[in-house]
Amino acid sequence: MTNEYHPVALRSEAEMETTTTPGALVLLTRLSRVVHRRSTEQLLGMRVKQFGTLCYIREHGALLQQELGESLYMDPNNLVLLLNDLEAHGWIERRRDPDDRRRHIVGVTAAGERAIERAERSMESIEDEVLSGLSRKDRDDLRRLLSKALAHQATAAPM
Amino acid sequence: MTNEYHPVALRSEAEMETTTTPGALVLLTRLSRVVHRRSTEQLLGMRVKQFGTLCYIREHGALLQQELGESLYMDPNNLVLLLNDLEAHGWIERRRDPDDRRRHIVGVTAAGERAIERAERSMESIEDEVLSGLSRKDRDDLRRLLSKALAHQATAAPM
DNA sequence: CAGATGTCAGACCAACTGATATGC
DNA sequence: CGCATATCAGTTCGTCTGACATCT
Repeated sequence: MTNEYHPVALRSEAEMETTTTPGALVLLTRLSRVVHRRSTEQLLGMRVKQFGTLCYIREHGALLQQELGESLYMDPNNLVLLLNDLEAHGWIERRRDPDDRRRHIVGVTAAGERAIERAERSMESIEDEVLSGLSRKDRDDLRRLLSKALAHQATAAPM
Repeated sequence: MTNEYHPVALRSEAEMETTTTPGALVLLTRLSRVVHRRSTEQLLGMRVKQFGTLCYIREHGALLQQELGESLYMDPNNLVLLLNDLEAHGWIERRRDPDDRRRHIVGVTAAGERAIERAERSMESIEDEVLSGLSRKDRDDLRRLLSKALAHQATAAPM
């Protein structure tokens, strides 16, 4: 924790010419923050996290609670609370797995589908704002790249 | 909150064929979570949020605390605590703005630069893992697209 | 004085830790 | 019995709200 003083600790404007551009991950988290700020509960009708979870369940159909936690990088403890909430809203349903009655199979209900669709419309308009600097093709490329990165994550991520 | 029961509330595997792909923003937040999970304080030598903030200050040179808050979509209250912490580590420095002595000019110190560089190396290896599914060109494209989106944000975001 | 900037203390919310219940 | 799955209670962390000090 050596904080030796430096007469020109703060760099001048001129030095800024050679500005270091941040890595992709820094930009990613930065933009993600923008999204979180804009996606208010009032707009979506639910929390961003809830929306993300619902989307994932819908994407992959009914799935085990355990798989869900691993895929969304959420620890099981936390997931339970989230699912409790979603279930209380009637958006998901938990059923016992007949093959192994310790497990729960989670699926989106009809009401959940409708809630997702409503939230999706708001999400689209937020996307229009957040990605306003990107062309139609740029946005497609972005989605493709993110999707590709996430697909590899699923195989390479031991948690 | 109508949670009418539905005999086939959970969709079958067959129906999953027509899976709806999630929007770019959902993928973005999902991948962002992966990054947060992997970027432990132990690896970086600091919190992700601290790193992101330091990077931003370095990118833009010495800047006003207020500008910083707006750019990073952080509320001023929260920013103060974060900056206190960074200053306690000797990574940044706050100076009174001579033109308006209410304001603080924030800049990265020499020690801060070194801390950033150390963290950056860890960040790169995390990037290698998180973006392992992307080619060199893909990663460049991704960074370019994120950067472009953020640049427009700065102009179009009234907060 | 009013308005702007930054600071801090207390409330609030989201996430993690550990202990428990149930079924394999 | 040991292991896996899910659940909950308590703690901890990060963020937000409101009050305050300083300066223009």
